[in-house]
Amino acid sequence: MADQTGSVSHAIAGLARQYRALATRLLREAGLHPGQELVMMHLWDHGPRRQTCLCAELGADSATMTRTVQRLEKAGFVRRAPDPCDGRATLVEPTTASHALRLSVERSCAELEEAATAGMKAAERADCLRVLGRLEANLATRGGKPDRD
Amino acid sequence: MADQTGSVSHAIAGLARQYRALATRLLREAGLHPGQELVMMHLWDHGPRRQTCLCAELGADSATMTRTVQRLEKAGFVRRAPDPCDGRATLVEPTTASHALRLSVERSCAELEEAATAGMKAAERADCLRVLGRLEANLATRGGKPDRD
DNA sequence: GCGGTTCGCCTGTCCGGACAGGGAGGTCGA
DNA sequence: TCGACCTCCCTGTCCGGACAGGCGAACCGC
Repeated sequence: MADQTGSVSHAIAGLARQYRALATRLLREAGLHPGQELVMMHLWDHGPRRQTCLCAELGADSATMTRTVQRLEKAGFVRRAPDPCDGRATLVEPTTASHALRLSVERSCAELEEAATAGMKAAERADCLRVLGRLEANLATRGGKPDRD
Repeated sequence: MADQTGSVSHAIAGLARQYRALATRLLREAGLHPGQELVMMHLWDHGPRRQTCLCAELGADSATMTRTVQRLEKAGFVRRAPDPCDGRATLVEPTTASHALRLSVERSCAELEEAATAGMKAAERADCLRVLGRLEANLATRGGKPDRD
């Protein structure tokens, strides 16, 4: 309980580490690394996407997305094709082989969710979502537009 | 919008990214990288520590701590000396030069805290701490002991 | 004293995340 | 048409985080 200044920041940092650690462990069984599952889930749900869309919709850095997609491609989970409508863009789509992953990825995600919200009632989970969303929005407001200051 | 399954997990991942992004930006002004400030603050507050203590008290991986301390040492912010009581251990202590950093690091941390909790009343901040702590504890319970009898 | 175990730290490797910079493809206006 | 500008993507570099493996020092039982 060495919580002194910066309690909330401290708590966020700690939570982030615990989350990442467990996510790493659970997703390993599915053959993915944390972050990749978000991409795959998004593609499975919404179909082929440009990298730009993925970045915007998942809130990721474009450089990170490039390499994540490259690794997923090398692993055989996604396919990349040039966008016929825009020579600059790359369309990313899940391979048919990737569908075999879906169940285990979803199970890992469910387990992760379970672990995080263990012993919580519905109202508490809603509370979590509200708090997390609020914090993220606050940080995004401050960090998302460095044009000020 | 794309929140369906794993809402809480998703929210945690998003929050973690926003947090890291802003922390990176704010701490850059102080000359540190996210994670290093936790070490420095801890050392300033509690004095010389073994790496093992730092790992335990900050919840960090020992390999990460090794490299973080090495970088802080190279940057001139900490000094390392062998523990006279235990030849295996390394004592890490803040250098006198590092104290010049303290104010700006604390300011950055305060700004980060401010950004996260902007517009919140005391009760809401307490709410945040409770929720974050609960989530972290849940994840730690599940992930901290992957194989315990 | 000696050997086995534990502890503390280091290194290598892989990943995501962030930033900077660059290059090829579109867009739009002069 | 042509050139300035923007968009989309890639690469390089640095960091923290996680895991596996290794090495030496300390500890413990004998």
